[in-house]
Amino acid sequence: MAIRNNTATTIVGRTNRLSPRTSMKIGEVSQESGVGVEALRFYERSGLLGRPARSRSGYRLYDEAVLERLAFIRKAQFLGFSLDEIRHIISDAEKGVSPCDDVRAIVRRRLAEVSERVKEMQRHHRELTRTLEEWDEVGRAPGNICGLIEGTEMQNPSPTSGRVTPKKQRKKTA
Amino acid sequence: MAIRNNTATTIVGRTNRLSPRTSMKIGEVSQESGVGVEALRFYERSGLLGRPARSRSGYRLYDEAVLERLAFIRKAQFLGFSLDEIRHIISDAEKGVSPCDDVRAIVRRRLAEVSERVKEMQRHHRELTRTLEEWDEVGRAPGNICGLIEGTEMQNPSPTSGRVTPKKQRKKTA
DNA sequence: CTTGACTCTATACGCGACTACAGGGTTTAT
DNA sequence: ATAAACCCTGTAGTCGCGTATAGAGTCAAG
Repeated sequence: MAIRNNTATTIVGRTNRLSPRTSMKIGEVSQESGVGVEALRFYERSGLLGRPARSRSGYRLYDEAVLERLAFIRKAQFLGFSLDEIRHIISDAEKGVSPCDDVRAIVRRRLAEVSERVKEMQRHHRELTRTLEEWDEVGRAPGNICGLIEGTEMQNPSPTSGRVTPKKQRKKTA
Repeated sequence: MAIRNNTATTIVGRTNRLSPRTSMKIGEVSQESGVGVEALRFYERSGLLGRPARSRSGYRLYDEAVLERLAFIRKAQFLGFSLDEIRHIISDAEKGVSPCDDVRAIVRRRLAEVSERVKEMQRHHRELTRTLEEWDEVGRAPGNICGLIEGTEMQNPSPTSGRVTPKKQRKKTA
């Protein structure tokens, strides 16, 4: 829905095609969507995009619809859907099945996950804050590695569940 | 599994301090610490544990200190430290360097990360809740994949910013 | 003595969402 | 005409934190 504008919109890309953009190459799609070229091919392999037309030399030729599809994918990702779930939704939609029931179920599940995760995070945050404060006053005891960590009490000593922090961000690549 | 008799003094013990258990085998350590056998060997490989004594037949023989070390590791993990950071801290401590400054810096960094992440999560949660609600009243529109997702507005359309789990920053084609 | 639980090493796999490379072909700009 | 910039396929690697398997040796009990 939304934008069903088919005409030759002036797109800011560096190339000015005369004809309406029925055939963007992968690099243009990447630039306009913000999704990397490799990621686009990866999405295609993963069944998120479907196979685009090809030029006689084999280049992928996308039409504008792909941008909406990519916007959909990005939004769904933003909302916490995995690519797998997104693929499911899209595939249902293409089979004519309303994805909404599926999606609703998925959203509910995700909702519960998120709120639990937020709780953990907040606990985590409190724990860290307390640790820092105590630290500033206590310093370290002689016999141990780091008194405050060692003195920290855990509500949940399960070794797997305590890991809250998601993947670490690389510090490079500003 | 489970109840194993240790030389003279121990039933699966919690209070077996008759003689200091200078030789726990890996399974016992696993049981008492809650850390899996494979994980213990993995920690050793990763430099978190140091090499324990060995029996003539090559079995690892741990003394009680390892339990404290493992408790330290688990707590630090619980607090959001990566194994890498924990290794650093321990290594500093063993070199005689006070790890506390390092740790403090790490904790502060982590603190900021966590609170930002919590904010994202809450935003995310709100977004999802709103989506579900609208869904229940609106239903689906005919032409699209899933109207509500497509209608979702993203505050920050950057592909990296909305993610639940952070990922590496993608470099744009310059 | 045999069984079965335990341990050893080394290697491979799993997750999620890409990213990087190798080794080509094609298009575009000078 | 030539080089730069793009595109192709296919495979492998990354990140963190382990888990799983294979194939072998060891230990305590029945």
